[in-house]
Amino acid sequence: MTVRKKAAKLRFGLCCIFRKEPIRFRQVTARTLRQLSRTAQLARLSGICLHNVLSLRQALEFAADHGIGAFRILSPLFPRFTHPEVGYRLEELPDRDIIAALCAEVRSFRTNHDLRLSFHPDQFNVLASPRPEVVKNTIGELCYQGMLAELLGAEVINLHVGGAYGNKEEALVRLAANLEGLPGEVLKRLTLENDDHSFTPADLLPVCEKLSIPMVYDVHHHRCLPDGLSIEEATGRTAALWRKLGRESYFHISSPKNGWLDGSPKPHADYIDPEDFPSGWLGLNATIDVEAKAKELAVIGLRQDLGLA
DNA sequence: GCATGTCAAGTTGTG
DNA sequence: CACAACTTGACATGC
Repeated sequence: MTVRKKAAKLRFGLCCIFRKEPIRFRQVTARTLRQLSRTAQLARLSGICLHNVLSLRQALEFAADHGIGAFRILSPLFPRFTHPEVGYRLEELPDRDIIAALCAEVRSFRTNHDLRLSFHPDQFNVLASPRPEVVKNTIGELCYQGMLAELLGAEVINLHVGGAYGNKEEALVRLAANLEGLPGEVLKRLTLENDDHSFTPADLLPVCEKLSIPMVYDVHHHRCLPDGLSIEEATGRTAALWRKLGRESYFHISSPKNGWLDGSPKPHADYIDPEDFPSGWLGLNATIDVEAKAKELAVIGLRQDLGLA
């Protein structure tokens, strides 16, 4: 009997939309919806949700055909779902049955092609906020994404901590307390990501390790906001935590639009400079979301540049 | 058609 | 103190 070390397998993820491929997601604003009767609102929303689930299916087919192993689903897949005035439930949409059937198709496609799906709630979602209203709205949005994740077979809902309010430790205590209010379908998918202005890997890893919440390690944010941990250390602790929880690690990569020396490095470039790809990541079993403006072209380009295509 | 301002939501840092 | 940035474009309006 031969014992072989399991080969490292990196998968690369596309974020939300396409640059060149004609796959588009539709939107509608609350302002527009407000001008319509409730019936007309639901008809409009139903058509858009249907369109977007069809586009999602196309997106996953494209990914499977092009060696892209993960896809981040845009938050407004069902636009304005949790809006206080024009929000709605799936059951209210005229096309609910076909939408649900298409979601089930996406879910089996994801399984059959071993694609990893994630969500990344917007910046207004702040579980650490001292304002109850903000936390309440955040939980509402997370429940919506949890529902979609169940329907579509998504594994990760990746959140930023958001505000520090001058005291990061207290903010993290509030965040931990507010986790209690989350339903299981959200909590089991929740991850925390280091950002580029407040919360570093050194801030988050102890909390994540204690609460058994995996951390998504964004190396670009870490380079913009260093904390004394090396990239290798942050990578190692992130990977160890995911491994302990029996799951595949998750990382983010981007390159600075204007280089590392000219102005702020925070804005994202069209493509990933392979020099920015941590060499230590090449030996991992992990998912790497590529945050680059050229979208699918950047994912495909990076795999080629690394000799993995 | 095409150009332009707007879009629910929070927080931080910059000019 | 106003405003851009953040995962970002797409929509709605007016010419």
